Amino acid sequence: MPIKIGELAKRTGAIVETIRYYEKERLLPEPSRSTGNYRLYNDQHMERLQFILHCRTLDMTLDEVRILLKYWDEPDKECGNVNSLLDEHIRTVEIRMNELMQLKKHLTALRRKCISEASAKSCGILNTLADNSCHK
Amino acid sequence: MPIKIGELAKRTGAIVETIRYYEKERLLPEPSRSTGNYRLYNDQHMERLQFILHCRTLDMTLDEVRILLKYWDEPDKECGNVNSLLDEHIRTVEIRMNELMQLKKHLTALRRKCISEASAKSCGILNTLADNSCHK
DNA sequence: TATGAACCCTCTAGTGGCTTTAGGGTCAAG
DNA sequence: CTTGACCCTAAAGCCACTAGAGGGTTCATA
Repeated sequence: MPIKIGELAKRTGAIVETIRYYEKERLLPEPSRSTGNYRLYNDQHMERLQFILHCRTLDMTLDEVRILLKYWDEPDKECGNVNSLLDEHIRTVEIRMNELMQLKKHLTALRRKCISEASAKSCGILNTLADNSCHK
Repeated sequence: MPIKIGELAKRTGAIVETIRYYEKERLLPEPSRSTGNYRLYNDQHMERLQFILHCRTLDMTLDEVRILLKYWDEPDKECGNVNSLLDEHIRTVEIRMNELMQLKKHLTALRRKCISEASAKSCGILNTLADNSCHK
């Protein structure tokens, strides 16, 4: 039972434009068309789209997804590289988390510089931002 | 003592292209020019650039920086909105941190699905990514 | 005086992962 | 026969730069 793009979007939670974009990027194969030139999708398309969306919720890049899809397409290959791709991805998430923790520390320290509403001239926040002594 | 763009870049840690980009975006005022049409910067330019760079290391958007610069330009204004801008920014950093923590949990759970190198067909990682039961 | 290296200029296009917009076509119900 | 919901393509816009093409300036050295 083939479905149109709007129905596929509804079932997967993607938006229509994103689906067309994935097709243009060759992450999804071109589906067949109706007489009125509407895209017609089947279950394989839906499964593949769900795979992609699942990877994206895990913040993988489309290039990473492309690699995983290659394994998906060749089920007899060894999956060792899938492991290492995931390990690397976990590392980048960890790094970004640490960066954000540092960031938050700096921001809250900065926030404490101004406790009352004063004039911009004497605002501890603005003055600290202008201060470059920490870079010297 | 006016300096050229390369020297300004060296002193602030920015790269030349970024400085020209900030000028195009009207974050930095147009500097004067030498006879050979080279940009010539003074201390005010440097201070302002440092302010911007400092904000950027704190992951603020250029629109946020623009708002802060308005206070910088009007030192007699009340700085109450500086506080709330910062509070909001801290909130977005916190939200992103929580997202990443969830993400990491999911990723490490996924990683455990495949302990040995097997074929892609039977790889727990690929099968979990394909599984949409968690979205039903 | 010529030349080369290091710097500077403008303008344009590319990055990622979409989203938005413009300007249409298709199809079923009323 | 018209309305409205859906669909189509192609191109531009988003952010914050970065890179590249194609040239000009400045200064030291041969």
